[in-house]
Amino acid sequence: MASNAIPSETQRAKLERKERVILDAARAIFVDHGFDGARMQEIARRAGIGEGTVYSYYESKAELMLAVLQQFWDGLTLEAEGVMASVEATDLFARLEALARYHLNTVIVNADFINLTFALRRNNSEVSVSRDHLRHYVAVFDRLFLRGQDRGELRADAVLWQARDIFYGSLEYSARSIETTMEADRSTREQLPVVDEMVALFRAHYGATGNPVIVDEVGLATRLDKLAAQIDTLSRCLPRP
Amino acid sequence: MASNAIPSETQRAKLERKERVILDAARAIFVDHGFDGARMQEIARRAGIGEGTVYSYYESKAELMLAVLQQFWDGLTLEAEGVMASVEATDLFARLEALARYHLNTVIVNADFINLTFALRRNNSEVSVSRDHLRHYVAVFDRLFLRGQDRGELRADAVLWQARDIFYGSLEYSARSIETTMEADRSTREQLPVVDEMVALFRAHYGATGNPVIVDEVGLATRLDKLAAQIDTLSRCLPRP
DNA sequence: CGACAATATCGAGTGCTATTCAATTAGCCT
DNA sequence: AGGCTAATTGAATAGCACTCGATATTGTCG
Repeated sequence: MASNAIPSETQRAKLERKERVILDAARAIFVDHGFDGARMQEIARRAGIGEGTVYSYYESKAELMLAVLQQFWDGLTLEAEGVMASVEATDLFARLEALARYHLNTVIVNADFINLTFALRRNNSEVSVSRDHLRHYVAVFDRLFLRGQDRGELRADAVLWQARDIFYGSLEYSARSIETTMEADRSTREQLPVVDEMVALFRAHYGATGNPVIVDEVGLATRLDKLAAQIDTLSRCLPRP
Repeated sequence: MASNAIPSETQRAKLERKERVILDAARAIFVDHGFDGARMQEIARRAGIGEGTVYSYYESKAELMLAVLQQFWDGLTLEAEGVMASVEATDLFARLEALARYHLNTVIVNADFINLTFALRRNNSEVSVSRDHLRHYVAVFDRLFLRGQDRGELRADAVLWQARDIFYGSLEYSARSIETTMEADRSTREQLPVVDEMVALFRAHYGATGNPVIVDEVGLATRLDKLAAQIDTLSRCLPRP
């Protein structure tokens, strides 16, 4: 694969370009036909190269698929970090909500890839690599959670990996439910409640108990009603301006 | 497959017995070698029949695998129901804990089968059947949850499928974490905290508080602040009574 | 520029398996 | 027994990932 002699820069660039071409072709074919349904011949044809050439870039079909998945998850990681960066709110739960919303939407939109990722879980040897990329992806959550603990917004005795499993496990299952129950218009309709639920759950279970955050909803509602009535009364007493 | 003429009872029994023999052999081979690694020849040999005969009982390798999985999940369903029946406590959360403990342990012990189940998610056509059996399995949780709502132990406005996804999604991810982080002694050591966490979470988030309706606290607080400001303004405009 | 070396590409072959099917056997009824 | 149907078999088929010797391309040095 890699030559002993150092190839010129243009040469290396050419190889990398071809690598990308193969990867793109593979990506398209895998998404269209799944792992087993994809034929190496078709991938090669789509990439515009011979079948054997593919094997001088990737050892096997499984490894090719793995490369596709790595590219995919790396992209997701960048996007997730971007989402976190773009949320100006410093409130932990607002950021958690943004992450949950992004993740849920991503999992639904890219269901093909998610399924492919888990389909590869058959071959033991290559799973580990894929798992590294998952780890990298979920690190976004980890950072958020740890910072929340540092700031005292979250219970200090909460266990990170358990919270992480709850977060991503629930969202993945929810995504599947949403997919199957509502085929069409899965873009925004029924997702919001799921995310709200998740955030509320984290607030209720992981939120620091001693926190100044409002807890008594009924009290709030009562106060709200009283205020509304007050305003009503006041408004009527006002002279026309 | 099924004959038009009604075979004698012994004949039917014989066929069913052979079906079971094939299923058992397939189960063993699939667990040992995974889906791709399993060879139909070996399954046939283990069942003590010719290779072609398998195909007069099951259309294809995938369908054979599916039958194995169905048998597996049906067994789990029975076991889960047994667990529920054996818990004498009527307390909802005690029963929930028993179910969680059973499920987590099962998922860890039978990780092979769980992975095989999801590995089949490649072939679209056959997924549905598998999904029915999953539905049947999770119905145990559904009944528990609905009864909890009926009795007022759980919030009435909780959405069943969301709670279900949180329950099983979290447990599956936790199981995977437990598997990978602690190879040995995954029997009892680190499982308990996960289950406790899950039950505590359900208690905190889904347990009926005294109030009938839960509202979005942040939204309420915002409205409250706005109203207060409004009142302030209005008050200043008012003539002294 | 031309020849040689190194490297990249190709696609027809190889090997491995799921699946089929024509031939054979076993079961059952009169 | 003999004939009929259904079950069984395993050798043949077919499809696909992967290999490998032949060929083309690129790079280098005189």
